[in-house]
Amino acid sequence: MIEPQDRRELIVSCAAELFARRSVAATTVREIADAVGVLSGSLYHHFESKDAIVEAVLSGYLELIRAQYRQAISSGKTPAERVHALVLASLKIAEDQPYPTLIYQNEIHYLSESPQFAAVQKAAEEVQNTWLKVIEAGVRDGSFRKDLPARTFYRLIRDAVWLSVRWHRPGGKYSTEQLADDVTSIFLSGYLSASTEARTAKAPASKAPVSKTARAAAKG
Amino acid sequence: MIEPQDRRELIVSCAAELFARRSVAATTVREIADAVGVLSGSLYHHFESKDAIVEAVLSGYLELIRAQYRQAISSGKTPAERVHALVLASLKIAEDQPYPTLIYQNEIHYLSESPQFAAVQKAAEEVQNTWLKVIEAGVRDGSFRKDLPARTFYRLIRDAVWLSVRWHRPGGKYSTEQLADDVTSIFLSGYLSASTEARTAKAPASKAPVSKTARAAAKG
DNA sequence: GTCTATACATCGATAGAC
DNA sequence: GTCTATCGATGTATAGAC
Repeated sequence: MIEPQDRRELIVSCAAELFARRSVAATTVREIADAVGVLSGSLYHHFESKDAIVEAVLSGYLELIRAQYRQAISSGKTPAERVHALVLASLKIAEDQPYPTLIYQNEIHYLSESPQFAAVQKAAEEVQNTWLKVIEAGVRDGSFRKDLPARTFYRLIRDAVWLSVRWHRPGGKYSTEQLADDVTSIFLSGYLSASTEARTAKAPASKAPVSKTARAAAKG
Repeated sequence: MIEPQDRRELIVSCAAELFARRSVAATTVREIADAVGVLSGSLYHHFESKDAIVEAVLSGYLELIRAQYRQAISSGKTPAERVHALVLASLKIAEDQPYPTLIYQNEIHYLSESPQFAAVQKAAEEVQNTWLKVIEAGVRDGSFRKDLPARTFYRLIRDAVWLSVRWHRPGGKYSTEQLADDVTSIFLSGYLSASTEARTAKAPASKAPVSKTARAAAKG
């Protein structure tokens, strides 16, 4: 069951790890070839340049995001549920594809200056529009605040969610689902405690408004 | 009034812009020399290596953060006020030193692997402790929620705040102070509207709990 | 499809004249 | 303190044998 594309996939996979660990610019084609187990000249039978390897890493990754986001949106009914679904989908992608996620977060700024990566830029805009549509629908229907720019909310939650790939270790006790619940709860309900929030003893009962997962135990 | 240190500062400043725009690894000493207006060999009269230039850029920057954070903490009384002060201080630093901020956010992961930059790593830990102390004090005194990890809140707000250097343009209509208010409001009070939050028509009146700046007009 | 061998450019850094 | 000139290492990429 070994297909001809397997060699290509292996190169992409090895390169992604190196690009993520040491940056694209600092990774040499010889290092990629070493990781694959061939000599550097052999890579050029599969790719016409180092940049083509970078593009292969990112284009597959962005295609995955687009597919997962389409699913995520349809899984929620309310804007708050859809925000939670987008957060969870993003964290699952980061768990499944940590190296492309790291490359994208660390280097999109440099890469998008090269016309070589125009397709990458275009996919990124589609992802942004998906988020903005959900957020703006929530502002319109009264779910979300009208006194803050939707774009600011988008950029803050986007960066907080994706950068979690730098510190979150999915294998541990802090599961990806739990993190998604916590991120959504902070961004939608805030980190102020109930008493501080309302300045009265009125019960809020809505601190985790979209998730069905319960945290095992409150600490403190 | 031209001091001998001016040349060094100029090199650091030019290098910082190039490092931020094209990454440290992709920037050559010849490019730095071009920007300064000398030939590459002349740089080595002021610095013993390219890495020494990188270190000069970051060490001055991190010293600035430490000084500003000390001030920020003492400017607030409650944990919420101190969080707002740290957010504002961070955004002001990003406004004043956008290039070092970009370098730090984009490349800290790669740079901290080199023992050359151990001092940078140490300063980063002090900054993290400053945030955590404020947040944990808020959890203890009941200002902040006990049902979410303080560390998660720290990491989310840290990444959201610092990454704003990638999109926020301080010269425009959206001032740094306004952004600081919005960030603090979202992270402390959440993005859900009042009616959604409480599921009753109870007036919250505490959506922007720490800032004295009022947004000019609500939109929509 | 991988190897050997190498072309060619560019890198960081140095030596010594001025 | 800057220049000229250049070293040695290393980078991407190629050509042709196997």
